[in-house]
Amino acid sequence: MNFADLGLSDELLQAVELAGYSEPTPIQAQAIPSVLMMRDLIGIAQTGTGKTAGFVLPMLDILAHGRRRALMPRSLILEPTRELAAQVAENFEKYGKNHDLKMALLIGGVQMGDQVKALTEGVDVLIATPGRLMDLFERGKILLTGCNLLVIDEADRMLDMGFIPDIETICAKLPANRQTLLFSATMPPPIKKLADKFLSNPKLIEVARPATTNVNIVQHKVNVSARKKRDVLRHLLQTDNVTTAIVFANRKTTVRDLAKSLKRDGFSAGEIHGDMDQPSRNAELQRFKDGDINILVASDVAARGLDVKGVSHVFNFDTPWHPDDYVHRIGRTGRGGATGRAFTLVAEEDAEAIANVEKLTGGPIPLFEIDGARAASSPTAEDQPAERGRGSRRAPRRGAKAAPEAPAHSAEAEPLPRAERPERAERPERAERPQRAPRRQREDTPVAASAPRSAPERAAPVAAQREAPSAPGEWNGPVPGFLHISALTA
DNA sequence: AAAAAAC
Repeated sequence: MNFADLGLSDELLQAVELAGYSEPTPIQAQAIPSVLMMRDLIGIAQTGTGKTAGFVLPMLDILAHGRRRALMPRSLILEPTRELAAQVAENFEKYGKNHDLKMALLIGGVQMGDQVKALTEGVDVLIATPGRLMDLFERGKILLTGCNLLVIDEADRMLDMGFIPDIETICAKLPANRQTLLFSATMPPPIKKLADKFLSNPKLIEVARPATTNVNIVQHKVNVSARKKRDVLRHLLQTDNVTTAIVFANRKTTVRDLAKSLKRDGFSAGEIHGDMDQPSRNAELQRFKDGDINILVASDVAARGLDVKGVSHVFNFDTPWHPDDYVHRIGRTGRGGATGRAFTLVAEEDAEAIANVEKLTGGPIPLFEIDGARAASSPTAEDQPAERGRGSRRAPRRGAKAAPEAPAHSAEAEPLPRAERPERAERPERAERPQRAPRRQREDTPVAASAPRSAPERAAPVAAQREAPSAPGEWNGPVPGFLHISALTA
């Protein structure tokens, strides 16, 4: 199966090929022909399955016919967060380079001037967050009567964020005779109701069961006292072959403090949360995407849908209160068929949350034991990682040097109960693993044909990156990575 | 308990 079999135009196929993709993902293969046939669609899909290109590509060909009119956008895509909206806009630009289509991105936090100007001149595609769209609508800057293609993306997130009344209001302003596509990772009753009300005879596509996690993500939890979380995080960042990581925390204040602390310790870290102004949010995200920083500390603004290539690790500094968010957070890694690793730091205060997560994901998350982390109730100065104070704080050691092998914790010694045993016996020793130059795999929505582009040299700590498969679904088996169990007490 | 989204 390739893109040419799906009924897309030649100019679109050319743009797709130019972007480096040859083979559609399952959701693209199923969605694109139906969308081209103007059918309504419900797509139940995890992020990272290529769902964005699943609607962007056919939309471009549909919109290629017909012409735009002032104030009357021809299509509308609703996104829950500004970052997601911007990301979809990037997709339109990338794949629409051979089309003469105009797009407007309507999000808050930025000046209205350019948005109003674009609307006045006429656009084919409107990509919007609900707040700014409603605002501009009430100011009389938009007429939705000519908008006969609607995409509601991340519907379950819209629900969580209380956007459903806005969505209903917006839907009511669109012509009844339109095509509607709805995407959601889960189908809670209110979303089902919304679909029943606003879609007609939709084709249902489901590529991943809701509330299950990607098999390409190896998950662990680490028991730790609240005051040792930073030490354990630093330790894992230095010892688990981390190339690019997102660290999630539950509170914006935690995000801020943690990012500051990591930077002070010489990590190449940035932050993103909703208290930052939009230009700063954009800048931090761009630095992360460009590889100028390799650790992004984030609130749940970045939990869903955010598509950054080659994220090797997700760390939950706190366990999310809402178990669904766990699935979304760890879904930032293991994307497009690559393998990823997710660690959740569990303190007493996280106990209830992690129980809920495990109930949702259907079983206990394997415990990853770090000596010293559990004994943290009596922390002393010796509990610090050995290299602290010895080396430069500005340039932490690479993982390979972070901590010595602890013989007492070799795979053979003190076997743990089966359920709690980290999978490490089959992992090769670190010394045997080649140090590879850091790089970032391009794995955007469609499938990367080959040839990952190189990213700029990353700041420390950067260790070898795991090999990612060249095509989606082509999983290379268990993560060929390496779990370095060593003592925090050196 | 938090976060997100309009001004």
